[in-house]
Amino acid sequence: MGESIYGLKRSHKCTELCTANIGETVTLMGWVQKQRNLGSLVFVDLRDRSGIIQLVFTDKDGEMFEKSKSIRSEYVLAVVGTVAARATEAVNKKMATGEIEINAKELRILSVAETPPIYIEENSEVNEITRLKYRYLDLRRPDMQKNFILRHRVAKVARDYYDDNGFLEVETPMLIKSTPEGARDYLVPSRVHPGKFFALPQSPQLYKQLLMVSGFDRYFQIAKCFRDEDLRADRQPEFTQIDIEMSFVDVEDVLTINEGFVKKVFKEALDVELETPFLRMPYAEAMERFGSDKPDIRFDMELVNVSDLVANCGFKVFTDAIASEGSVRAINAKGCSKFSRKEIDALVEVVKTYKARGMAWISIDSNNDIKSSFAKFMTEDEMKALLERTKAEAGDLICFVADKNSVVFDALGQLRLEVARKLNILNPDEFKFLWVTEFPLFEYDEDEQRFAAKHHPFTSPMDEDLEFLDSDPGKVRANAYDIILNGVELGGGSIRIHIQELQAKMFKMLGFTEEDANRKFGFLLEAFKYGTPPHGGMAFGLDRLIMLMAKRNSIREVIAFPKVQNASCPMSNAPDTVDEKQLQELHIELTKD
RNA sequence: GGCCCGGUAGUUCAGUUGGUUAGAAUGCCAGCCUGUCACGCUGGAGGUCGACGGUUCGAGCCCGUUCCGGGUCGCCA
Repeated sequence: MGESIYGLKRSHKCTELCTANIGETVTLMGWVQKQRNLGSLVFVDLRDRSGIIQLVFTDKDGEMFEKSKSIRSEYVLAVVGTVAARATEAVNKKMATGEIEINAKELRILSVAETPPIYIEENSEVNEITRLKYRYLDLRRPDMQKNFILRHRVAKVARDYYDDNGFLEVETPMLIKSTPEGARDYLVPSRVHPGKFFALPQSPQLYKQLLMVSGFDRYFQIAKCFRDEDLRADRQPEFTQIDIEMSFVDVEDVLTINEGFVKKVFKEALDVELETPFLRMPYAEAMERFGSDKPDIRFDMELVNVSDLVANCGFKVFTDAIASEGSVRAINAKGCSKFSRKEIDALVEVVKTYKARGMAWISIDSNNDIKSSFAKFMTEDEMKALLERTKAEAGDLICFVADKNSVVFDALGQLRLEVARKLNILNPDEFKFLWVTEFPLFEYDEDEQRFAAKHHPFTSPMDEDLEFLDSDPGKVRANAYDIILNGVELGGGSIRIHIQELQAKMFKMLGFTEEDANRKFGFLLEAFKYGTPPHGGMAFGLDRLIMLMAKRNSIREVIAFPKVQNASCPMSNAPDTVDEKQLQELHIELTKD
């Protein structure tokens, strides 16, 4: 049975006390980290959000001493006691409160606890499923609390920063109209409209554009978003965006104001000084140099185009790729000639994952002996030219992929990251930001045999490329941008179309009939008729931002109650079946499998 | 949906070619202990080896199916 808190008021948090408080009577409340019973002396480490302090009970304490012997880990205590200095030899330098302790005068056991299924300690290495099943205990761990304190700081700085810059936080609805473009929607049935459904928002996109039409000028929101797609380490079905929209701006305005936020939040939450402006890199350059639209620029190992050197060589894999408008490109894996055959095979598997049919390689060992998977097809001059172009030196491994460009970029871009991981050269303390700009407006959908919006259908084309809209849509660049940190897409956005005629043309190009467009986005198109400011914005993935700031490998570490890979919650067992009565009210009948 | 990895005590793990009663550490319980702070010492309890089926004289180990988790490809405008 737990005791009452009646008549007691907590006076301090555990680590608010120091030698300056010696002699004071204080009241502390918290959890038992550890009890150590030395016979006629009992020590208890009391923990709260702030940290740990030591309580002392002795056999002179009579009944209270007997009670202190029954204390177990994770019991919840209230203690009234005197702050005392520890003897010099008893000082614990590892503890913030190691110079003092509390001589207890009153002890109340507010709540007993069963032995917890996981250790409540920093860096405990418990299976993630067990942690998630007992997430409330996992969240007691100091390192988890640190993550959420950080998360709170970041959200706080965001609100302050955008407020300082004239942004208004406006809440947009969670129950909205389904727009089956892009990700799958989570649907919510309507009781009062049989057969009709709401969707949970994938983002506040349309609403924030409407707010610009309303004249709010600058909007932001820390917004929950939902996407019914498969999970990853950095993807959850529900996640949080810092969502921003601005009127009367161009691309540079949006980048400048938002990198200002990033600079401020790193300074205030991590005391890391970032240099702004961040590097801007057009999409085409990012692909050409790094094989990725979210390059990790903490290291080099850039892609090298060698197509011209091998256009007429005897290696059919190379010449065929070039003949079918592809290319042959390479990366120089510095110092990797020491890789075993097995390790090289593993690299081949990496490129195969990304649709490359294989990987050709040349290795130059420390004695300058050259081994290669394809030398027999090449002339001596051609080999020499390849080594020269890739700046190959003793100890290097040169990896080649030949295919259509999209495959070459993807495969080598990923290979580059894999080599960096193997070489362990990715420093988590280094924060390299980058804006990737000038994304293509469209991407060709092979399955549907038509162009699709790469970002979304409201993204504006760059003025310089308007002339290609009809003649060569694939060539049109968008006023769209992503912000990248260490190879992770942290966010992105665009300048939107505010001209009705252009929007109509976009829909037409994307294969929407006027009827389609009106059915799906009619309310936005209607709104645009009544005076629309030029506007644009972006959204940050808050979870990913915190993940990188906290140097974690998964956003689950910075989300209080995340879902597991099959999009369920092991703690609450959601989603779950519901009563027949609920289904009836919602006019839903389940099919039998 | 595909591929890869994993599942043994509360927890983290080991477990040889398939061979007696499945081990260690830690945690837990009990006893002893006045300066511990990873307290110490002594003793003890604790297992559906994810589940089902198969091979075998014999399965934690081999095979098949399946469940669960992680990573990833597809997917994520």
